[in-house]
Amino acid sequence: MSLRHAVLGLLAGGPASGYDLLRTFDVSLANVWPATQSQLYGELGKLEKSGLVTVAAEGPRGRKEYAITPEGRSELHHWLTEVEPTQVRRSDMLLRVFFLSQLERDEALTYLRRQAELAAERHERLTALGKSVAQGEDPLSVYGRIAMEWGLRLSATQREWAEWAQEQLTGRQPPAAS
Amino acid sequence: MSLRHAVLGLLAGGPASGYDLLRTFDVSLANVWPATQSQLYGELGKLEKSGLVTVAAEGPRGRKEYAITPEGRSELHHWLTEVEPTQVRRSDMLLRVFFLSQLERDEALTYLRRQAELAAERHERLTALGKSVAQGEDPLSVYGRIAMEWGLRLSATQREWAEWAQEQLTGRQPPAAS
DNA sequence: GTACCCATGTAATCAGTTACATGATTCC
DNA sequence: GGAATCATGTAACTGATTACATGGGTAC
Repeated sequence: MSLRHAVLGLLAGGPASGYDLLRTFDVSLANVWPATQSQLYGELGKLEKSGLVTVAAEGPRGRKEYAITPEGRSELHHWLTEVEPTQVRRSDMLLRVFFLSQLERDEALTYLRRQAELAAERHERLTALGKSVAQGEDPLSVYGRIAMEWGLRLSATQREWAEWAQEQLTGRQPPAAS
Repeated sequence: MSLRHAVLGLLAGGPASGYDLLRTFDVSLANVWPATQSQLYGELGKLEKSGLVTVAAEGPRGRKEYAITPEGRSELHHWLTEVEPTQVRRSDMLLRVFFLSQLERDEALTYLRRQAELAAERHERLTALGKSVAQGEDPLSVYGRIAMEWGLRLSATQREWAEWAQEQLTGRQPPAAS
């Protein structure tokens, strides 16, 4: 049930239309909580029905600008401070590791090498993204940087782990990365 | 579509009933790919229809023992070696970080402190679990240890990150952990 | 006027969760 | 005989994805 809170969180920063929100989801929330267009419009409808958001204005082309209500803010606050995050589960990357014993050792090594590679690529993409984003001192960029740092640390950890795992299988160092 | 591959992977290690598989899911795959009873029985039915598994034997109480077929093995191999793992997305823990600017600084700090704490607890649970599990040299325990190591590194990373994030907000060290 | 973007909505399908329902066997 | 465990299945619902459908406004 986090999509509704993602929407509330975005609307807490100012009113927006479904279309606006969709772009925000695609750009800034894509790696954390992706949402499709149909899902978004559906959720906005439900949020309005339950009084957590309202249609603040209507524009051209049937545009509806949504704004968060006090009830919406209160629900957001409750979710932020009192609801424990659910543990991230379901990694098909890790699921495969459980079954690597079904492969030849070389195939298993290739798999782990690929995971290190993918993690390194993700790390590079994030680094590039970080450089392109303005580094300010305002609250939003502080928290943006914190979220970004998570991605960096996560991808670094995955790479180190996958390299360590290769060593476990070979008993020696994996080929040095670039 | 990974549940089917999880089932194939387990059956690749030997025939089992839905009930057997369910226990394995609850015990060893719970943190990687949880599955419910109804989901499992449904999937086994579908796998049988598509010829990836067969009912090898029927026992008392309507027990059906499933075995993987050559086609099933081939599908498993394909999934292991040629299908790229999907990126793990959707972390409501991280989603909240994007909206911490809606909270008072103290509330945000409490949130981050709690995330460090949860990560530390998870790390301890895994360490305890690791000690209780036999440490052999057979392929299964090698890969089991590799998967376990991922969990350890992930929780350590989360803890370090959450502590670092607190420092970003305070400009000083967070209180030393136990 | 036509291509592109803005803008919203619905329908079908799939994966996953929770709850309900039933019954056989084994252990004590 | 009663409780625990083995064992399978179905139904209702929620969340998410993909595809379909439509039309207004703007830039050139």
